[in-house]
Amino acid sequence: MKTVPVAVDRTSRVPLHVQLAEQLERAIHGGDLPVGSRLSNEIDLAATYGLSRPTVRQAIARLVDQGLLVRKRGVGTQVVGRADQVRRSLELTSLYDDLAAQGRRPQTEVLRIGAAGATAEVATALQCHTGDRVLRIERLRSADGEPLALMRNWIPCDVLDCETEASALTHNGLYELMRARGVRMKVAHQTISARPAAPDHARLLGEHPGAPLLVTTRVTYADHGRPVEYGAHLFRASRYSFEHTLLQR
Amino acid sequence: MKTVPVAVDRTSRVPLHVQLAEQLERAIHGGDLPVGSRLSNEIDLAATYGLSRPTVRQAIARLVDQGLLVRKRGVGTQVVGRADQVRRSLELTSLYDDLAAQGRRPQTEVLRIGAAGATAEVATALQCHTGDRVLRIERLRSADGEPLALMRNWIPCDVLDCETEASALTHNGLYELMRARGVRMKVAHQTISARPAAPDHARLLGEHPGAPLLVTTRVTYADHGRPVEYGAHLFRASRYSFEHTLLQR
DNA sequence: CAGTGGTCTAGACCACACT
DNA sequence: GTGTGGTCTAGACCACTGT
Repeated sequence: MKTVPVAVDRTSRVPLHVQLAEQLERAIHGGDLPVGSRLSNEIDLAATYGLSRPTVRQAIARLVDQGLLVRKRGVGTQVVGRADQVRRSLELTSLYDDLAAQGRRPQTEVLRIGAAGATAEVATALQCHTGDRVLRIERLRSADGEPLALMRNWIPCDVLDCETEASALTHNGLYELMRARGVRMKVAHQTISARPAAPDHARLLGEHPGAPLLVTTRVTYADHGRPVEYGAHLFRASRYSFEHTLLQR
Repeated sequence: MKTVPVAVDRTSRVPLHVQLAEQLERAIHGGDLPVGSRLSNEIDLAATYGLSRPTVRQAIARLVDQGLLVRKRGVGTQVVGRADQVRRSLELTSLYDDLAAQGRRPQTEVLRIGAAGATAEVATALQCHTGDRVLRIERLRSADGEPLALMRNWIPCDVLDCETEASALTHNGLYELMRARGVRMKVAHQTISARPAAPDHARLLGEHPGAPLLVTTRVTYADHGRPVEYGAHLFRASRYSFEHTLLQR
């Protein structure tokens, strides 16, 4: 039955429920709330922290969604996850940022960049017509000096300028660039599959032809509901995997 | 600016926000709320449906989480997804149920079932000691008469009886069986990777040796926070892929 | 400016779990 | 029974968007 010290700042622009969730998460990661320990009930927490019960509930719900806590009616709230067990690989973040956050020294080589006609596959994803001009980007992403992924993206020309310089993409992620240009991405639909490496892909990635590659295809939508990016990425399965948390609904 | 007819049943045991979310989802799937259309604002919806604004917000938040809606402060709520684009493959559901729901005629052959000593890998996942007795299950799952996945599960003997009859697993999913035995699974940590098929796996799955397989490893925790299942499944990449929705947080 | 979603509050009642 | 989380309400104020 634990009540961790938490100090919320009501003058901050960060919502109270986010502040509380972050501090509880830090307590879990730091060991102040070890795995298996139980939180106080919502009423007590609200009183202790000087917050309303709905606000406390919202913070806790956030941590439940992350798989850090489990709740049981009539019983209580218990810690089930730890910092090192929870990864966020399946959020709408860029691979570049993910790698940088892990201290993996990401590098990017821009293989191709420029206007191209949309193939049928690209046109379907971007809800435009076959042959429409789109910006095509092909990059080789390495980490710690070893090739990791071949990343191919297509972007409508009115979303990102077709004359975007390759240099901007060498030292930053595509998502960061798009955000900087005012594109607000909200939601994406992604598939994960696997296929054997074609000879040219194998050569670029330093694998044998036929070696298994993890393949993701992703369509990202902006807040207008418009598709703003189609990506088809090939990962060396020997060096990369996805981790995520599943919840019982 | 749409307001779809919705009828909530206040005598039902299903929460009002769930009822509303389900009916809105059906409206989206059915085309009454086409992609790109905008919902009325929360206040109007609450008044129309005779619900409070927080309840309406909760229902909408559910659909936003599913990637069906996008919200923008100062603007409104818009439909971005459709029935056929949204899959739920990455929830804590059983493969058997997923296939059955798609009308894919799942079949299961139990290859092995019985007590075994935990390997180091299994012991780590289940937080027990190497050599501890666990229930080991190996099944071949087919759909439409073609092999699809080789499923290997390990379960602590006190969670599921080591004498569980194989017949129960032939016609139902493992999760259904565990739930029927009173195990309440809450959260799972999963990794998705790929590897070439070993000769014996290739033979069982009807693939060539070296063909790419999608590999998932999953540890499922019960509501006590205790690990109750470790699964390592091999999918034919030529016949299976994962789909899911990513959200900007 | 007007309209929207985002946040927060202070209550209330209910369903469920354990003793 | 007692305590827990789950649900629901009616209001309030704020921050952001687009005109």
